[in-house]
Amino acid sequence: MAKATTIQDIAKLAGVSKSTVSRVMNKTTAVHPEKAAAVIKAAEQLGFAPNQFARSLASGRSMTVGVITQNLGSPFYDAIAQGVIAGLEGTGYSPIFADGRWDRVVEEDSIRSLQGRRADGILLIGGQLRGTDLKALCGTLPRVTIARHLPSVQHCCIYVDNVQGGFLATQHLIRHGHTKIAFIGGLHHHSDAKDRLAGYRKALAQANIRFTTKLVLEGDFSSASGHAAVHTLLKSGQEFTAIFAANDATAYGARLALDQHGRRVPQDVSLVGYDNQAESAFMIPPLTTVHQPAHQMGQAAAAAVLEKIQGQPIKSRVFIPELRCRESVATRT
Amino acid sequence: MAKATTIQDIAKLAGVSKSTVSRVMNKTTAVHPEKAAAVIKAAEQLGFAPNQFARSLASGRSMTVGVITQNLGSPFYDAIAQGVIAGLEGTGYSPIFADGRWDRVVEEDSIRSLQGRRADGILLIGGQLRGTDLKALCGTLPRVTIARHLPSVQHCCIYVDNVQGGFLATQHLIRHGHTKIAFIGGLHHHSDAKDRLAGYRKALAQANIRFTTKLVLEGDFSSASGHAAVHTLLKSGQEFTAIFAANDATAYGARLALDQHGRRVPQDVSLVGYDNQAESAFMIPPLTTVHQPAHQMGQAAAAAVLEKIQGQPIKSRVFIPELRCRESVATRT
DNA sequence: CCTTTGGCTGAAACCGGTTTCAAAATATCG
DNA sequence: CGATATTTTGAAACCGGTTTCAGCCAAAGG
Repeated sequence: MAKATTIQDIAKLAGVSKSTVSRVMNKTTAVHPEKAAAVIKAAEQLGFAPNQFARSLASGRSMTVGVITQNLGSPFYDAIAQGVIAGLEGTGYSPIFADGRWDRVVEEDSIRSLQGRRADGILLIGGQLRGTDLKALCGTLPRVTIARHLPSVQHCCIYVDNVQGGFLATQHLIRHGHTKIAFIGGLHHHSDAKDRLAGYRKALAQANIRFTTKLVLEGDFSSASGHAAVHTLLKSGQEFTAIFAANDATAYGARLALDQHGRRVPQDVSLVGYDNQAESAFMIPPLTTVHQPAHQMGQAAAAAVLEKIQGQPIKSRVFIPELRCRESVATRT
Repeated sequence: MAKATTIQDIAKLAGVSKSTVSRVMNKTTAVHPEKAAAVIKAAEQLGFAPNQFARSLASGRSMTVGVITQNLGSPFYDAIAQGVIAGLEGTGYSPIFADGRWDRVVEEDSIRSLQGRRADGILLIGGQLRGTDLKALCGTLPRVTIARHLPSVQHCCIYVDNVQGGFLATQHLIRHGHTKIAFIGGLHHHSDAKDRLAGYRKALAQANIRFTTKLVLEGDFSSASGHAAVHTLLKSGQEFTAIFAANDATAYGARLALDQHGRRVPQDVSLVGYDNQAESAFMIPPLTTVHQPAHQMGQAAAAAVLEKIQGQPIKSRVFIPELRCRESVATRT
């Protein structure tokens, strides 16, 4: 680069000291209008863009919030990230992303790297680290966790009630006369999957339907795992008239496997997903699923961390999932 | 924040000067092993994370590359971003994202903001700005454009041959006996869509099939637009036995509309998409589509911009799309 | 044994801003 | 009109690193 123009260059051109230039740029103190005009003119003339590093170094604030993602690929997490971006828009703060890859060690590195970049706050989308680790790592650095609930009181979490989501989906099927409902879960150490299963069991219990592990299949949130799970289920000979999949991707795989075995949806088997992914409305048939306000959560989290940076106390917030009824569920006759 | 530990604290604890600490951290000069060990121990003890701002300010390099995205939501662009992240992994450089939102003004702001953050290089995923604007804006700052081809020779572009992709898809349908092939395009000012249409026309011409605008429908890359386009097409009474959609999302919408009108895929209508989105393999039937090596492109671009930062000359690179044959295309009898 | 060479090391300058402080300029007031 | 209060302003310190430069010291050479 040729050589960026500095505050000093402007000072010289405008015939003032660099202190004055700084004051004009930040409007921290009134300066003589005439001089201010000269400074602004000089700045425009030279195409001045302040060096953020120098600025942050001197002021101690970076005007950035670190966002730790796990896998941008997932529609749900991606929507949250979009919400965060939207929530930061126009606040003067910029997001800076770091990938945690669902790995405790990588996540720790990412946080450290964000600290090196002197982020003013941290937003964790999902993640592996325990609350105490986080506390030790971040100290008093404002932080907010999204899409994950940590029991610690001091820790602010913006999350969805997955038990309720699982309950809603299962109850919907039960209300349509289904009693033999299979559940294709996610990774069993993943709390979202566990909570959705808990909701499933709760709905069953409430309707006095006996729970059996034979109808619970292991998955990993991928379409392939949904596909495989249905194969396994059909091979097992276990009867079922409906499937609740832990996410939409799993439901897609399940749907295909059902089709390949000649089971029609929803006439033979009803299907409910989770996430309300964009594609779900265009499945055949359009998929009934549980909607999570991912975008709003991201926005809320951005607002929360900003408040915390300003020293205001903030509290955790639970979002309630909603059922989106489409055509993949039929009444059992 | 309590007060971050600095290089000075370490120097005091280890009983050396801060110059020496800096040398140990960066391995720029050999230091006495004993002292080096003391420094390292002190650093660990204090949980030292170097202040990136001070470091960048002093060295003039920020060790970041700015990535301008347009909409992370899209699977294609998202895969590219993932590739960029992967390509930067372990190089010491971190990506810093800024959203251009397919808006010329926002994009310009984003570039300016990245310059303020003193990015060492810039990666543009898609975008609106013309080559000359970019040149004026970035000056000699190393930059690479991804998924977009700018005619300027000096500008390095990593892109896919969309004409070839459109050609492949259409040729595939022609080889299966189809002659009445509809094309559902994207936004008509979007070059990707235009190129795919050009490929479609090229394949038609090569097979001596007359091109008619009656079989070309306007879309916007969304499922809803694909859905609407098929409605329009069916209402128009125009005969067709196959559809080539400008992307997979559009194909999903088209597929649903066909189903709702009782047209079976592929028995009545064959369908080809574009992007090879993850969900496509699990559609009913699994969608034949054009695969773009998005991840590799991202990685290649990251490598390219790094080389350019190191002062090496780099050149543009075209990637070739590949057809992924699945079950949505049938032979016309 | 004295000089030369070369390896380590610390002091100090520097990167480009912000912020404190005191001086200068201007305004207010009795 | 002189004294005091108030507003502007520039000099200089500072943020936390990197890098230059000169000096110290030990090993090598004459």
